[in-house]
Amino acid sequence: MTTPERVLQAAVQEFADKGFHEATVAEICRRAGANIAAVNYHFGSKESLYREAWRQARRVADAAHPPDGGVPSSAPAAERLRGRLWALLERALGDADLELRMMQRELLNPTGLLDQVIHETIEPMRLDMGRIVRELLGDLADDATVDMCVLSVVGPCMHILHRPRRAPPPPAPPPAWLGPGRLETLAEQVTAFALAGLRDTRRRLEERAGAASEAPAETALRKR
Amino acid sequence: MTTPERVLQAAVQEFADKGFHEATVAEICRRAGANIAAVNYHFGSKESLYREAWRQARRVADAAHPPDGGVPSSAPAAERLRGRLWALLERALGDADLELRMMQRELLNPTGLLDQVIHETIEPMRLDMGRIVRELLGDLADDATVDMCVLSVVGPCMHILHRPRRAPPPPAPPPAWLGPGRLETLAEQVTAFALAGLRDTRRRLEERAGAASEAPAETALRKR
DNA sequence: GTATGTTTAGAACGGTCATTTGAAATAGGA
DNA sequence: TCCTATTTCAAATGACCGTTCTAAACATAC
Repeated sequence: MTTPERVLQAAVQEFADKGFHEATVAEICRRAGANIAAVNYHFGSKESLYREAWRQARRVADAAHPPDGGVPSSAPAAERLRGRLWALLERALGDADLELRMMQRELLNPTGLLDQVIHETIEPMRLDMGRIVRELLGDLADDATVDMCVLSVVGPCMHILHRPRRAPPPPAPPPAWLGPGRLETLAEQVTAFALAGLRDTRRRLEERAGAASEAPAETALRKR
Repeated sequence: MTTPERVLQAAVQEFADKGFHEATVAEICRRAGANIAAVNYHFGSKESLYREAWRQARRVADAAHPPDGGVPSSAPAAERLRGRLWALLERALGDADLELRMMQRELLNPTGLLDQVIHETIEPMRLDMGRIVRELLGDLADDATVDMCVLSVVGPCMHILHRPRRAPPPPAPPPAWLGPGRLETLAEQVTAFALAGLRDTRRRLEERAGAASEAPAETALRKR
């Protein structure tokens, strides 16, 4: 592998681990087995390297885990939701997939690339998920309800990224349901949970619409 | 307000905005209208100030939004869940509550206080939520299922913290359902979603248990 | 008044970091 | 082999930051 390739790979690791500001050029070069000056010689600056690291992370992530989970767009909405959640969880749980970690850091500590990241990665995903959710909710759902449901569906997958990742100390071994073979169970559980929530939201929407058409003069009561 | 009080308040803001490493003593003192040397004079070091800022953020947060949402522990589990989610969302959406933001930064970029934060804040919350969830799921639920459901319930509230917070630019005004009066709608939606997911999980657990007792020789089939 | 504790301003020290520099090493083609 | 362009290397540069120090101004209590 050439020097710039090794540097790029080390940079993705380092940026995903520590974020832009806390990652140091020196450590990246040490990891890559390259000289300090390699970054500026091959990439021009730390910022350019960061941009390239983003592109690289995205390439790797898309190649390893297609965002739709391999479910064809002709499949029923529930299956497409399952595929997308599966892909998200694979990315969140796997150690090799670093794009999501870079994304969370970018959201928390924007470096100027944030707008581009939102535009190229987050927004498309949000829109796709919104389409699936709208299909599952039916035509009664307004945009706000769809958005909130997307939040409820995607939230758990993103939140799992925050689990503390440390060297394995005796006090707190990772729970069994985060072990290697458990992705299947977790994806199943998260999907079922999301589908149940969506079914219930749809039921409430239809209930409210039914009540409104039966007694159109009255304000629809908020469900307790 | 005395100088150390002003410095502490500015420190909470600054640490929540930028995290420990990117926050600078100079900026904290500028915000507080105090001299550069004030931090080291009154708090000894940037690290001590950080510890004190944590305690302060926690005091403010607990005073403003009790973690149980004001729902008494004698209330039914569904109501207690509603109260906790309400409190979480209030904290996540409000601009004044900075503890959650510090927590996310600490989880992403641990500074050494992480273990203490987990022990004092996150773990109790997780355990409380686990008790509520277990009560809602019934006795058939194993620990892994409870943990995964807590993830599904808490995830959306934490994920909402990641919404990009910027100065209001023309391209992307915040969606209406994140406006000031919408907390009620959002809390209602997230709670209902969570309760529906929990009901469904319970139903699946009981179904599986029923199938297992009816045909104990056979392995329980995984639900599609 | 004196003494003690607090605050301010400015300068300086030591450390880390990204970047630059100039020379040495290497590769490839004539 | 010689020449040239590219790559690698170690050291230096300049900026930023946390911290410390000094000296002076200010407040409060005795």
